[in-house]
Amino acid sequence: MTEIPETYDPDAIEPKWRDQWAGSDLYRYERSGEGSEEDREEADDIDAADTPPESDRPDYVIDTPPPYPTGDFHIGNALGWCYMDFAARYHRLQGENVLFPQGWDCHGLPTEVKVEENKDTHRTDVSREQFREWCTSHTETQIDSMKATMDELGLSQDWSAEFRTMDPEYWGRTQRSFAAMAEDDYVYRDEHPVNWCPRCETAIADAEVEAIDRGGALYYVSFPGAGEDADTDTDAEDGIEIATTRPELMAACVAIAVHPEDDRYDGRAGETVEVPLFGQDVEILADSEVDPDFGTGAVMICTFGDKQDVSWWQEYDLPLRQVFTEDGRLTEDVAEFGGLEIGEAKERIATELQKSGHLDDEEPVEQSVGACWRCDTPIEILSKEQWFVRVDTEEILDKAQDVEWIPAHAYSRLEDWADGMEWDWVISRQRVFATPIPAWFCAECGHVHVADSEDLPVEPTEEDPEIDSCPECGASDWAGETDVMDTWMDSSISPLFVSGWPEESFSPVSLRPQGHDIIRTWAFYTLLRTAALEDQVPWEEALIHGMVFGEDGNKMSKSRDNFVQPEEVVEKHSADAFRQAIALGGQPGSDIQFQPKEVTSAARFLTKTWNITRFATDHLEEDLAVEDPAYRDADRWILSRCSQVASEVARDMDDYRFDRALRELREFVWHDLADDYVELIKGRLYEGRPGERDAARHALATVLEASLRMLAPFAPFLAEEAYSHLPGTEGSVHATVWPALDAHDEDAQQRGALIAAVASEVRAWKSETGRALNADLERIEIYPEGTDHLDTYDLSETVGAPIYVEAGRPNVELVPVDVEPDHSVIGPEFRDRAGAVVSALEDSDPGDLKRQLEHEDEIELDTNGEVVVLDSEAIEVQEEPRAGGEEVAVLETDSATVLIFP
RNA sequence: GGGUUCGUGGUCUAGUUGGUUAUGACGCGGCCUUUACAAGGCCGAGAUCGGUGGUUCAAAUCCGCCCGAACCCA
Repeated sequence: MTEIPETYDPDAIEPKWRDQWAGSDLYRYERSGEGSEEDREEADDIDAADTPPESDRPDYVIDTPPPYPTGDFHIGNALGWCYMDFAARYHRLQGENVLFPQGWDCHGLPTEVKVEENKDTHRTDVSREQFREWCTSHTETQIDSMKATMDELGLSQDWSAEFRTMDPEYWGRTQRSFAAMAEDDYVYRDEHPVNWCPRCETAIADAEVEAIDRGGALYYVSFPGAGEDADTDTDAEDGIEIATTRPELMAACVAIAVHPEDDRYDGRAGETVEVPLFGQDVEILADSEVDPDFGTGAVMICTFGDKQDVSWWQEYDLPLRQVFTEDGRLTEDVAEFGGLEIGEAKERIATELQKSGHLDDEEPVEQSVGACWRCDTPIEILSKEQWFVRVDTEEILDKAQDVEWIPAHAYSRLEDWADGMEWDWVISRQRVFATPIPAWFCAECGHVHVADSEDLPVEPTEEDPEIDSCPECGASDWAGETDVMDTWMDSSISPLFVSGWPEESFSPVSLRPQGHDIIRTWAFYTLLRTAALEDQVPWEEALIHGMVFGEDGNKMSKSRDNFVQPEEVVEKHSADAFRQAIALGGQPGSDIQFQPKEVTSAARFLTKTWNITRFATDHLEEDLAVEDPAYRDADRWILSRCSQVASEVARDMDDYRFDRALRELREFVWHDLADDYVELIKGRLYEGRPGERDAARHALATVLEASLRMLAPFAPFLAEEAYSHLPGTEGSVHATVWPALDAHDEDAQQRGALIAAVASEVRAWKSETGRALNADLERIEIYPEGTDHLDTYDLSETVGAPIYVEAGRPNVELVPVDVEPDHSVIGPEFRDRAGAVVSALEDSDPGDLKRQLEHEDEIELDTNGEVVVLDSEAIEVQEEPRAGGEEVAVLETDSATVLIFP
């Protein structure tokens, strides 16, 4: 026991423990074969009797999301990481071997763009090696900044298990997974239309395309009949008017489509019209996918305006006319307009159409277009030779059904997304800072060689393949693949990587925590990859958390001024308070609104717990080993309650109901322990006989210590500090085990609850009647229900009065004033007559009902002329005391009547 | 337009096998220095449980429709 400061000062205490923990291996996962570094402490009587030996501890492995190193660990991240930390700390207390790693999803475009900005260069201006070096060092800076925030929050990752996808140890595994999937024909190379970002100049996957709304123009354009002279307009029937938002694609027009039941175009299918300005002849098709209500009901099919075009192109075997370059311009093949950027081309072509008399009308229109999720540039669809991963929706959903989704409806999100998958996953990117695709092309015959697993990691732009000559043509001149992999190829093997794949055999990890916004990406891809590589589910449970909104209920944004950074809150209050606010914000799965007032109330709770600890340590001595303590009812009550709370909270923690767990814990500590128990034992602690005092000390120490252990996952700093001040404790609270008190005593719990309730009622009564709370009273009589022996020693000390427990009825006049029907008894018995019975009860004289009950133990009641018989359980007669000659106050608790003689 | 979730005092939130007076927090008002704590204790006001129709003896809870919000998708 050390000198304990009067106030709880998180500004001093939290940094102290941060430093201490950082130098310890408290959070170290024990890899198989490793010996135990530190024996987990076992306190005498509140722990489970036998904790399993280290080697038998079950694994609890968290597949921590590797965040993108933006440098900013925001409050949304904090939500997810607090949940993980609650779970990690709780499972450690349950004696499990917890792996809480931390990864970083380093590769990707934003870093490339940032580096280009900072270095005022373009990635093609320097060597790949140089550019990657810059990206790596930039990423390291960003990671450091995010780690600082994680540290502030008191997160308990095992930093010896940190991984970065940009390290060869990681991306080598990404390459191995690629090679393995290529072998099993999950990976293939083909020419296929892909989403293309003209700004980033790379292919992107469907999952990376997001819809943005924007205003545009709808152009009505007349296509003359084929062979006709456009200027003469002699035979109007043979032309057709289409509506399009994208005249710049007219050079890529390969057909016109109308709805088969559209009367305006009856019999037109099969006719040929000519594309204005560009001159190619295209056929009119009838297809029911056309929306007859949009524009003129006739649309042009281009290669490619959108996905619909792609499916028509495939279905009708249309020719391919690509008109866009990779950097978003019209190709030089396009007469007159070649080289124009897309926006310019749209305007120029519209102008020319007007000049030539083909543009009939132009009107504004709201449209939703696909855009690159990283830079918001509208995407184009280009047909490119790329690497793809085959998407087997059925296999993925089949596996997903074996995962326990929390909440369960998270699965529907995944299912909805998977059902809408049309294209395979394009995994090649035309970038630099990413995992290289381990493949080479034979310069002679074009044969593609994928590296063997044992030759990885490899950078094919710098090294030749291990095989000398091409197996197809025998040449030995190789060109390394310059394309790199989608970063989801890295992150979607995270559960495999943390499990030591491929050296270690894989079995599903315990938990995948993530936000619901990336179900379609990270969760989906991870399921796909683990199924393809190991034919297993990646994780047993997926905890899908919501988003964090600002105080005003809107998404946090700087412009709305509802933006809060975790560090600000930690600085102003404390990490422990922040963590509690996160836990109490709502149940995991729901979006939560960040509430400063929850932080306030959490900070108060820290103070309260601190003060309880201070009080306790004042009364505790180093040696608390008491043989068979002489417990009183109050002690047995709090011990029993504590053991009940420990199992209820454990159940909530097992279910990831952090909100409910913390709420119950707080209630217990504040009300049962502080308000009631501590008040009850003060008499014994200050003036009790040694045996009685020791029993109280022992119970107090036991319950407080158990409470701190249970609070440790939520408020690790306070719990550690308070625990360190308790006598008889050694080491960290975080190295202890979950309390197992085995003190359940239903009978004592009922008597104790009654004592506490009486003390509380008397306290309230003193306050109400303007008495000092320590004022002595002449005497108190208790008329309990259901029990006749009560241990009133503590109660008497607390309320300042001699207590008399009486049997029977109080010697005051009790006047029946009201009758309470019990609907759960009357309802099922009388069904549709229940209403009549209840209103007859309400019309009756309560005194009359009471007399009947006393004499007959049942009631005869006249309901609209029909007499019914009510059993005594069906009603409760409310009585109010009418004081006789003596001045007396009468209080009612749930299970006793209390008379106070002041 | 489709999918999912949600709507409870001023604000946030608990509460679904349907059953007495709907939980707690923050804020607000009043009272009280009591040998841990005024960063506390006690008391109080404040909710037709989004609206509406239905099922039922009985609905915050189950069902239908409507209104509103959020996320994901088209």
